[in-house]
Amino acid sequence: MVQTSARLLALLSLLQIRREWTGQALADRLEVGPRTIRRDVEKLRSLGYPVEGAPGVAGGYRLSAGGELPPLLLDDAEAVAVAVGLRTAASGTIAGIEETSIRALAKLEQVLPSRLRRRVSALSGATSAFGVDGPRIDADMLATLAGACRDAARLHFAYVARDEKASKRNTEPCAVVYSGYRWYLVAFDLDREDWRTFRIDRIQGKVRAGARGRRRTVPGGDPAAYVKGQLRPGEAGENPAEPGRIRLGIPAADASRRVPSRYATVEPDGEQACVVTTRGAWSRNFLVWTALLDEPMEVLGPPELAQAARTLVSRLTPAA
Amino acid sequence: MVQTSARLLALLSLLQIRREWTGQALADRLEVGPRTIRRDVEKLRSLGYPVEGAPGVAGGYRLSAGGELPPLLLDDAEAVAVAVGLRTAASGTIAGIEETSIRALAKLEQVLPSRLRRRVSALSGATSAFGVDGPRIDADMLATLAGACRDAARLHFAYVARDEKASKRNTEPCAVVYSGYRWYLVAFDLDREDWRTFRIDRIQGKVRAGARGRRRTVPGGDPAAYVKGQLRPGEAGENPAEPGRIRLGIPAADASRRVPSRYATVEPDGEQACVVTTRGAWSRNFLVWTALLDEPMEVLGPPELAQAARTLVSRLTPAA
DNA sequence: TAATTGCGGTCAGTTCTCGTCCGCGATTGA
DNA sequence: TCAATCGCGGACGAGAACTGACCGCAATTA
Repeated sequence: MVQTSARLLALLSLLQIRREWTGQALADRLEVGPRTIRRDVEKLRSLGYPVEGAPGVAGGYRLSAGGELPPLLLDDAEAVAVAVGLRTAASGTIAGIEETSIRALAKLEQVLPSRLRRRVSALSGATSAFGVDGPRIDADMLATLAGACRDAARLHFAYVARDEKASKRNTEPCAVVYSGYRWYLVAFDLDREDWRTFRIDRIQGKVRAGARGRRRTVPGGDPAAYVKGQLRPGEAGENPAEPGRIRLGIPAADASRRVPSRYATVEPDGEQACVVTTRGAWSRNFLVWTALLDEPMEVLGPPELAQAARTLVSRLTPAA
Repeated sequence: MVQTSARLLALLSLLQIRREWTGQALADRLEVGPRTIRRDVEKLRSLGYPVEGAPGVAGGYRLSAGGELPPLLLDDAEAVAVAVGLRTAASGTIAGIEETSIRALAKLEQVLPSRLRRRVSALSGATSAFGVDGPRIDADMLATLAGACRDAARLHFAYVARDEKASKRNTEPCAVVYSGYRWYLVAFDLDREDWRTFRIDRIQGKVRAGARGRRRTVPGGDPAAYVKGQLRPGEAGENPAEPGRIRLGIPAADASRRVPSRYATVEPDGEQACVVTTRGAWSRNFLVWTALLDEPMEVLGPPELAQAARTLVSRLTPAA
């Protein structure tokens, strides 16, 4: 019966909206008898969703955390928030989850009603406001590409290669990969009959998704490793992979409270100073973020970081 | 039957994982006959989920965007990405959706398995790396508070008031509000028998959620308006509400491509220059973000922004 | 102690499920 | 143009599940 399944879903939804429900309240809401509610709860439990029940006058049902994530039932505003949040995460704000974010975003955007899609794109104009530096990629395009990889849909797009030559590409995509600095598309080029790695910021205009193609596996099986192997040495390091080091004039204990531990490490340097080292490559943001701490500081290396500081000073001095 | 509902959910999940499925493939996967799949699809459609079917040799079923959002079935990694993204969004990176993000986060965290929760907190150490300035609030606490508001659960916590006096509070919470700069908790103080607005960054230590209390509505009905009324004039403007204005030495057309339109407006100032004005209050991030464009610039106002630029220069000059 | 609330067994009537048959129509590619 | 593929949906019948109504029990709170 459709009713039964729908009610189960509605029940799950209600339990996510509010924590505590009495059986009677649920029964009224779903317009069935209380006994049916008890049976539905039993069904949810047998499906693995941990619905807890507490007897007594302050009792009721609640959905708690279990071994598996139940289907999330979001309202409109929440869905928009999730989409916007995923875009931010994908844009490199948080290290290490860019690709997963894009995957989740592709999943969400596939079913996102268009009225919500408009709100998302309106809001995420702000997304990149203070993002990391590095090339800006349209999150929509990333989601499209990731969706095409998932669906094994062919992709047609215009591409400008490293040597500035433009070409039209017909491809069967395999994966979208983030190097920590740039986004790449790994795809089988149907015209050239070979694998190619495309820098996504070099894709021009709209990407057209075509008919379903073959599901391809990149040589070696690991797209990330493939991209890494394809990159010319040093290319991945256009943003040099060298960590940045800055000496701060505050005790290490104070600094470690203010420095995000995932992003950088703090080591003491005497009683009243410490050295902050980025875990990954240095970036200009590391510099300004440190400067915004508004404490005495000194760039230890690499030289490019000091150069970046001088450039920033030369921009800011006449400005003020 | 439990089986039927579970299969419907599984079907929805499969359709979200990949775009195109033939009926036979679904039947094999779910271990039922093809006819049952057709009937299940019919059920999904009658529930409002737009499952499209295409006949022919390249046909199959796919889930498309409809009027309503279907339940999202996320795998572990995706759930973590969503949680991390929501934390970022809540921390003020994107203007206007902080409160919704916290609501969605509270919903997600309620059912998030603990193994995933650990991964989320590990990852979101980096969340605030380059966030807006303004006080840092633990996203966990925000989610707890928002959850308590939703569930009408009493809250007990230690609070340090503006005059530095510490006290223990027993409250029935109503809403969590973001002013654009700070987070506030609107709650009914059970001991003082009146409404109070708590600055969340002044709440000390752990918050304990207690028994279910009355569901309260703040006087006036609009928590945001209530907080606004409670704030002393000027308090909301500790981060002054005055917009920042910076003159850039590039044509307006170029600038508007590089300036997020939601965050700031661009007006031409002659042929070769333009003026960028923040939509909301200025912040130090506006300054450094503009500086990172690496173009000639000049701070037009307010004076505090120019002062911030000088401070930054004075920190950076000895550093390099 | 009394009230509230969840838990679960039983029963009977109704309803739905599911596989198997069937033919139809649309689409694609040889 | 033809054949293969695939979605669509009606009909049938045995079996199973659903629902509400009743029952008593146990736990919790005031």
